[in-house]
Amino acid sequence: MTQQVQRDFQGSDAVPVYRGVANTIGERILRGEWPIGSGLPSETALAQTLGVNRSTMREAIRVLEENGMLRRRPGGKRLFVSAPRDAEVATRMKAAMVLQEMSFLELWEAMHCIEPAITAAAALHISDAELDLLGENVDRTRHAAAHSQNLVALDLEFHVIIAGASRTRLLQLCREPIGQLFYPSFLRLVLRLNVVERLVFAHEQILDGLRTHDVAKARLWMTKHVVDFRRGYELANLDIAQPVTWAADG
Amino acid sequence: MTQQVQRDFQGSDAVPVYRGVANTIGERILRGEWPIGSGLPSETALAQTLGVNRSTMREAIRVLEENGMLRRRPGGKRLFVSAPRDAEVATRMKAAMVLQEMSFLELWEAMHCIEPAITAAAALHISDAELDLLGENVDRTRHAAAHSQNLVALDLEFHVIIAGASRTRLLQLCREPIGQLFYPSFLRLVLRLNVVERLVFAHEQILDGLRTHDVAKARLWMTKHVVDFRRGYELANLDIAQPVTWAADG
DNA sequence: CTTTGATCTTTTGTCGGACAATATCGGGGA
DNA sequence: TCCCCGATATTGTCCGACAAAAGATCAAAG
Repeated sequence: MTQQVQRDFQGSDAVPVYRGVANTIGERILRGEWPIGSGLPSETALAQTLGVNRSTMREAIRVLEENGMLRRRPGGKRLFVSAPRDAEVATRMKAAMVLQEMSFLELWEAMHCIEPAITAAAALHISDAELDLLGENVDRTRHAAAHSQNLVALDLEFHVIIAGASRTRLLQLCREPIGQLFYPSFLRLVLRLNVVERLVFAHEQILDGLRTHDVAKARLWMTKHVVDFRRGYELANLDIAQPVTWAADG
Repeated sequence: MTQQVQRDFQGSDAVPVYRGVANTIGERILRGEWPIGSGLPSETALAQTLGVNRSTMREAIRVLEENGMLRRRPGGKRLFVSAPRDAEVATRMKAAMVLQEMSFLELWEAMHCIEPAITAAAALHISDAELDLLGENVDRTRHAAAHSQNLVALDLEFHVIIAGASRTRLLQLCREPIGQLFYPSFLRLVLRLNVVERLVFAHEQILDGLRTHDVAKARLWMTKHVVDFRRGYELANLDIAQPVTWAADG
């Protein structure tokens, strides 16, 4: 007895069942009715509960999983309710930026706004452990002059540590995709210009500001650092209006 | 002839085929190999090309569709390559913020950083049409004293117009979800405090700064406005550390 | 010749069932 | 009690089917 119900009367604006199911479950999670961390029933059970086929349910699950609201623990099959992770949201943002062909200038403007604020917050909240990490990072940066690739990676790490120390998850979230997209631009810059000395000096000043919890100093030097970056980009004769490109890795 | 190939040797870290397919297509799009706006072959054709079953292909499509990289034109079935839209990314960010239980304070900190920068940019780039819109908005705000709901909506609109005028798509993108999540908090505030006069006055000053392209003035008053908001929140005896909640609508 | 309308074909959404590989669970042995 | 092993449940993938709607085709009317 195929039940092939006439649930299809989509007057060109009806949502497919799999999407409806995903929305239903999603809103339930957002409203806090399914606590984060709780496990879901099996696909079969879910499908039966909601009166749809397992294939349909699977499509709904894919949607929610991609949203980060459901996930499976590593090496496990069962689904659990979860909060989307920053890395996932950041990846989404990166994709949007690349496909919308945002320019390096637009990224820079955002950085110019966000990075000093993050640094100021970090000056207030940074821990000793994080200061040690930063100190070590600056040391390594000093000696990485030769290897552009390393230099860029170290700079990225420097800023990520500070972002973490700021205790402002939201700004951190906004900053992350931008920082990652900067990577290729920065690499091109480093390959054309010798920027190590200025970069290390700025990092040292920022670090000093953080160590002494001197909000003004930390913010000031971060601002200089960001401005310097843009000037370097222009000096290196790189096009500020060029769209950013996708960096293959994660 | 069931071909039931042994593509399952997932040593607990292998990715499922549907995810692999989604990644493959996704990266191809990000690399610009499938130009935005181009149409995709049918599910059956795609499945055959990639050597997977249609069900598997459909799960991969769901993933990409949810990512905003594929979408169907309204009232059509065919899939087209597309760039993720800001609204979609913002929705994702909102969900993440709610489920990560970010506090009002964290939202406010981000606003305090971003909103003045956006306003400064707007002072440089705002068009006459947008100034007219803003003027009209302020007029309506003046007379909306009675209706809290309207007042909040008008304030939201005011800030959205400015964000659009800033011509900084990225900051705009970061701002959008925060502004939307503010809505319920702001409503609670307005219901307890009479804030209309201060709010209208601040909006007037900001508008004046924008009209005269006075970057400093516009930024200054927006900063005051944001700070004022937080103080009002405290005066109304609302808990700054309370997690934000999901606003049902879009 | 273009437009309109009716038919035919393709494609999507949903359903049902199947099976291999693996995670999960419960029980027996050290 | 704790660990290993076998039974069971669940997921990932495949296959095939069909109704409804979109897209394409083609003939008749203006």
